[in-house]
Amino acid sequence: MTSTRPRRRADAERSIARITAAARDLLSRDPDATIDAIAEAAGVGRMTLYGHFKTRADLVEAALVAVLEAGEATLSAVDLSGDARDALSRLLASSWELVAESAALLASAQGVLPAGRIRELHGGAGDRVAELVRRGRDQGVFRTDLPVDWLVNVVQYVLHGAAEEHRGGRIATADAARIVDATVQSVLAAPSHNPHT
Amino acid sequence: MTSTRPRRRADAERSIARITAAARDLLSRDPDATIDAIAEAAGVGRMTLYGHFKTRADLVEAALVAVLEAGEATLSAVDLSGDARDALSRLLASSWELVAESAALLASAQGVLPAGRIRELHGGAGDRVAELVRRGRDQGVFRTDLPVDWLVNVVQYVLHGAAEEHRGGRIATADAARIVDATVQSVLAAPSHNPHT
DNA sequence: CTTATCTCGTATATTCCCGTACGAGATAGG
DNA sequence: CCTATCTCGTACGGGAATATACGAGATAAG
Repeated sequence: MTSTRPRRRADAERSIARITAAARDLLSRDPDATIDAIAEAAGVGRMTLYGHFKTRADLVEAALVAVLEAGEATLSAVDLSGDARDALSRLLASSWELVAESAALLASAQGVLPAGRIRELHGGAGDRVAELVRRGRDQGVFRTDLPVDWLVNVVQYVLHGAAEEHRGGRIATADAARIVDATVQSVLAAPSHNPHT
Repeated sequence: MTSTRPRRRADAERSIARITAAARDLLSRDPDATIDAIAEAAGVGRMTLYGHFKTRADLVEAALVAVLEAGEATLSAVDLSGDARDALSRLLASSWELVAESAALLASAQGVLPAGRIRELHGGAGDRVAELVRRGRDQGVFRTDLPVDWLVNVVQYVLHGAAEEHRGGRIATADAARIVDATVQSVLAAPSHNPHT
């Protein structure tokens, strides 16, 4: 992203930033949000938006890229060393809202962007969580009786569900982190004994 | 003003059954499935469909009612007595796909049907699962550190996710039941010790 | 200041889907 | 066999959303 854009004015840059922010915000809640609505939320005219994003798919992709980059930044800022359970707690605490949002946006993009493109963009995010899960297995603190991919997906689903419940006001912001952590830890934990069967 | 009895012919009955089945199938996967697509999947013409369901909301409601009735039938056929963990296993084994489908269809109906109508239809289904969770708590085998409503929702989310993974061919039919059971049991189980923190 | 760039309104074309109207042909059921 | 019922095609109108065309005015950058 360095250097020679022949000519892009500062206000244009600002408009683009506001549009992608609004797109992230609205598309996370309603996958079918109107371009009009996004433009209005961004505080720009519809035609301005079209000036920067030729088609709806372009806009969705831009929003997805933005949120995934933010997610990557957050993930890489978290200390993932030490006990995998503690690392997981730190990861969830600092990023559960963001990850949940990215999941919603991902679902938004599902039918608008080609599947290959999505997987390409999403690539790194899930891999990092998978890596953490694998490390926890090697430490003997995470379960080995279920596939890693499935466990990673369950984490996603729990986060998504928590975000939805939170938006609906059915769980408070203060409790959310604790609830998410307790739930996810239970799913990943290695069975301490043989509790049943 | 021809006041004729609503006497229905056998072939009409058959068409209706095929339409609702197709609606269940398509709407569970894509909430925005078109009426054309549903008619085509049902093997009937679009106008035939309109002959039985005047509006889209009618069709969605019919599909929702059908799947909820099937769910109710399945739930009441399962023996929910004895150890709550075993009861939960029996419930999941015999109905996890159905419950997942009902959840997906419920999401479809969100925004098409008035909220009151949905709650009215959905009434019993979730309550029974919640009741089972409460019973497990009283038995001391299910956790008490998280809200019942949250736990019920997590079960829904896990089932939904499993159905999606299964459709995408990422988990095999044979493994699905085991994976779902193991995951859900972990979430609901009362912590055997204080494993961490 | 000058210019290229950006903003943004109006108008219009297009596409998609819903729902209705009309009517001809097929079929169940007495 | 006769009739009410059902099937289903074509066609039309309404509405919503996407996307393009044209152009006038505002503004950042050199």
